[in-house]
Amino acid sequence: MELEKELNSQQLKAVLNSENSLLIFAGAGSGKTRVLTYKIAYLIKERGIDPFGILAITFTNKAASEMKKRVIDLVGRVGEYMWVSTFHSFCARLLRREISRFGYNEKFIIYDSDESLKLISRCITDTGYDLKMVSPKSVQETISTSKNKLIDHESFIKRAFDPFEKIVARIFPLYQDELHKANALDFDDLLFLTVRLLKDNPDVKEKYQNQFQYILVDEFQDTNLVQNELILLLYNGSNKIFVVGDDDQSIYSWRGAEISNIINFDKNFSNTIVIKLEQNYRSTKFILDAANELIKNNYSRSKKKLWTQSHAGELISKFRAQNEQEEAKFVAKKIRDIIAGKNKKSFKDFAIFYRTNAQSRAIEEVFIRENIPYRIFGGLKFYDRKEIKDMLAYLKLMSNPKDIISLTRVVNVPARGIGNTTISHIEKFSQNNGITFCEAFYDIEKINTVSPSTRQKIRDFISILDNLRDYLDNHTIEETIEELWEKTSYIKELAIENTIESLNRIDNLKEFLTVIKEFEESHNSIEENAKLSLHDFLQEISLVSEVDNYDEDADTVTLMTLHNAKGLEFPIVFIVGLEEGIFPHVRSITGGYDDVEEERRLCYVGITRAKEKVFLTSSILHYIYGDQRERLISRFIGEIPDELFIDENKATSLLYSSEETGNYTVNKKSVFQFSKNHPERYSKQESRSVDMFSTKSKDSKKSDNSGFKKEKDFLNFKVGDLVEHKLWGNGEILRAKKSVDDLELDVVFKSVGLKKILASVAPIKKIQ
DNA sequence: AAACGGGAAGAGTTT
DNA sequence: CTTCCCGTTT
Repeated sequence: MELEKELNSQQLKAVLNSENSLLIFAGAGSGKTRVLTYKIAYLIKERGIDPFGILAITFTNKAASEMKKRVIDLVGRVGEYMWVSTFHSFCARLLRREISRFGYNEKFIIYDSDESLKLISRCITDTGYDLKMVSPKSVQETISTSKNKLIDHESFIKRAFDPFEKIVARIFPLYQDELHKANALDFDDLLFLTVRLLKDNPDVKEKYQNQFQYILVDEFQDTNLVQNELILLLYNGSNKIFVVGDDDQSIYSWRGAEISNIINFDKNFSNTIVIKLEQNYRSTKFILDAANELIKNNYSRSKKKLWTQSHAGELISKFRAQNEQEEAKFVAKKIRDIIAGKNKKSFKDFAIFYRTNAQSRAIEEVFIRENIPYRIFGGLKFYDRKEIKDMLAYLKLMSNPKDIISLTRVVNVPARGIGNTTISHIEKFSQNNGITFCEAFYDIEKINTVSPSTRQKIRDFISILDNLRDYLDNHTIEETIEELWEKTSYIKELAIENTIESLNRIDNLKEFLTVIKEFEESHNSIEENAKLSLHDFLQEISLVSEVDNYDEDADTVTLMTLHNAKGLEFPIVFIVGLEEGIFPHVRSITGGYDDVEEERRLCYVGITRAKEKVFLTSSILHYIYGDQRERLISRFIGEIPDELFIDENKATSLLYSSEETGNYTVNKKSVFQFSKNHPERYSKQESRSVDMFSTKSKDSKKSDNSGFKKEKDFLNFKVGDLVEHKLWGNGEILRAKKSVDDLELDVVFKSVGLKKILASVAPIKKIQ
């Protein structure tokens, strides 16, 4: 290990310093993974730290296993004893050992958001509310936020003030109770209970404080209150803390991430120093310039500037399409062109990022038609598919018979004559007798409101489960699944259905089997603790994210949301849908200023993923709820100086002139032409508040003699007019809205993009 | 009990 | 345009 050769001076400092609590400000692409890896290797090899005493928290499981692998490459197999995982996996692992203190069984299962939502819905109904009046989603959100602030249901009740909170105050305790009865935890409980465990049990706390001599946390800017609390509990002042973060890449405030965790770092830990990594090794200069220029527009951020020694590289590109299809086609065409070029690029060098999962569809459709191989991350995840969830429900039920959500999910899947009537009879019986639904279900003989024939069906179902449980004792999970298919006729029913959809489901199930097989194999070989139990398998499945399954060897284009893109890098990056209302998202625009700043950081994250080339695309028309609406170009495009852009609308010679778009040709005037053909589209705009902005001063009211607007003729501006602005040059009016005695205009300028201005004060004139 | 159809609501990002 | 829920029919 030749640290001096491998690291720059700041990186080296971060690796070698073992005296202080360290806060590393690591800009995008500044080699923080490298620093983390070398740091750990250095600790083990040079400082003689026991790997078992090292805790490293990463943002994804994939990052965790990668880091582990790299460390093992450097230090050998002793590295396997490190604790490297996400917060959630760490907590699950800890609770596995200690949860009995809370009256849970160590075989607890983890409910994903869907399952938790179902349980919440049950609780709402049980409390006597109507699901239409009390939205399960809002309740779930409120409970989740509460747990993430370390407020349990008892404290919540005390501080519930508004009517909605009062309602949640009734549901929250019930929900916790139901979770407990089902021996289940939701995602937030994992963190919440771990914190409580350490708080309430000094002996446990001390045990882990002593074990973890070094605590390293990656992506610290995205930690929330509970997570910070957890770290603080593990810290006793004599062990060491090392965190890495970048405030410009903080994109999870909606999930409770607290930037104050960074700000208060020096108060929370002793003897702190800050090290900044500002040299970027990933991107070419133009890309970095664009990212820097963009992020400069954020008010709240610490001062820093990424720099690079890299060559200028290629300018970034922008393209404004007519609609989503054309936008997707542009992406496809560019990919094809670049691959055909001499830079020897293949599909896996490309990534396409978007703001919302739904946006992947347009791209997908075009890629299928044009035969471009791709993989989508997020959206409808593999494990979210009905058939897979059914399998997991069966498995969960085998592992934990108290799992009411899984039981109700599969009790009649495939249909076996145990329908809603029966379920509500059991429900009623359990309520009347003060027992849980599951208890009533397994004791079906006592419920004589259920007909004998139905009771027989339930007995059959229960014995299927029992038999599968026995079967698992001397078979692998894979074999047990096959047995499950056999005994429930699950596959058979799908085959009989014989639709494209059902056959597709069979394929997915076979893939599921492969996943399980690989899982079992890999775990048996790597980990010594021999036989992987079903329970371990389920825990891991609950906590994997889609990105964890990313396989960099497959030669396909990658499609994912910008949030998922964090921590990854690609030679060529497309960000699509750069439109006001999409990115930045409407909900951020109508929210506070902070929200738009977070969107901007998200865009920054996207751009800085690219090593060689960035494309920012948008389209004029966009479908929402099956309704086509026009969209203004995103402000983020306007915030990046024009000198850094290649305008593909000009540069590309008419890619898409023909079929769908009629006479439409792509050139620099595309925006203008469109609105002239469809002026009526702009008239149905509702009133929107005008984000005031500051050209109104000086020379506005007094007309100077340059011809820029005077007196009352400003009322003559209308949608579609081409105008010249004193500072920004030519633009086109996209919207005009009368206010009391003025005209609010949305104008797209060639130089700066979209601006909102008041006709009476802005220095603009009409161009003939 | 299951299948079908009409109507309403809905998609912001995730462990 | 989708998905989900509910009421109706078989």
